[in-house]
Amino acid sequence: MEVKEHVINKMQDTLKIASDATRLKIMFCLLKEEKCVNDIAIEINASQSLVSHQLKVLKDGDFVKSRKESTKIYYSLKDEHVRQIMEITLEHVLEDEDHD
Amino acid sequence: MEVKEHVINKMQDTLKIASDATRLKIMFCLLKEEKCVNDIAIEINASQSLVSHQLKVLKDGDFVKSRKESTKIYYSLKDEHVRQIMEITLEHVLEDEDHD
DNA sequence: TGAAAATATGAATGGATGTTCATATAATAA
DNA sequence: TTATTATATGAACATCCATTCATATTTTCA
Repeated sequence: MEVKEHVINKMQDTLKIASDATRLKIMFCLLKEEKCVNDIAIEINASQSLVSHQLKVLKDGDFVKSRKESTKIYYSLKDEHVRQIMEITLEHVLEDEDHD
Repeated sequence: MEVKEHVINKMQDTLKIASDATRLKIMFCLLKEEKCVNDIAIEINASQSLVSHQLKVLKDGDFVKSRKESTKIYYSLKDEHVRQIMEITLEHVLEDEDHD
């Protein structure tokens, strides 16, 4: 195979992180601006615990970064790749909207 | 939220299909040309059954299409979006190669 | 018709993972 | 210091899913 095993595995890991509705919601939530945990929880209508857990997954996977300001912790999308993955997947899904 | 729930869910479905090492291997295998089930199995070193199962997942998710020729069934990538998702994820992974 | 080749399918299983609940930690304000 | 706000964490549970094994289906060829 042209693509090495560990590269495939990293691709798997990256895509696995993206392939969850809660995490996608969080990412769309952070598309325009940084937000703190509670605000995200309210905006996507999920528990604080769930959002915190998934933010950890997103951060470990380098999808988001965080910034501390007194008691609040602001999260934001990490780089352009994350946006690109979201964009292309969104395109793909929207184009298929009509035929199914 | 700006993005509707069912769009998020479809994005989740799409990404979930892509986020598996076996399926990624199959897709890389089909990047240049169509191939039949057994050849794929040999090339990625997986059982015929596993490849067949995962090809079904890929086909149901519109990632691949198939063409029958006597007893053999040739599979190929369905459209450009699939290639794009692979490309961008690959880029993302390769760029991170050094710093971890 | 019967054997062989290619693919699909269904059940079973083991492992991964999303969510909840309760609780811990950390920082600020009174 | 105590109470409150914001976030993180760990255990438990239920569900999902990738893989294997055995077998079925389909087509071709002898």
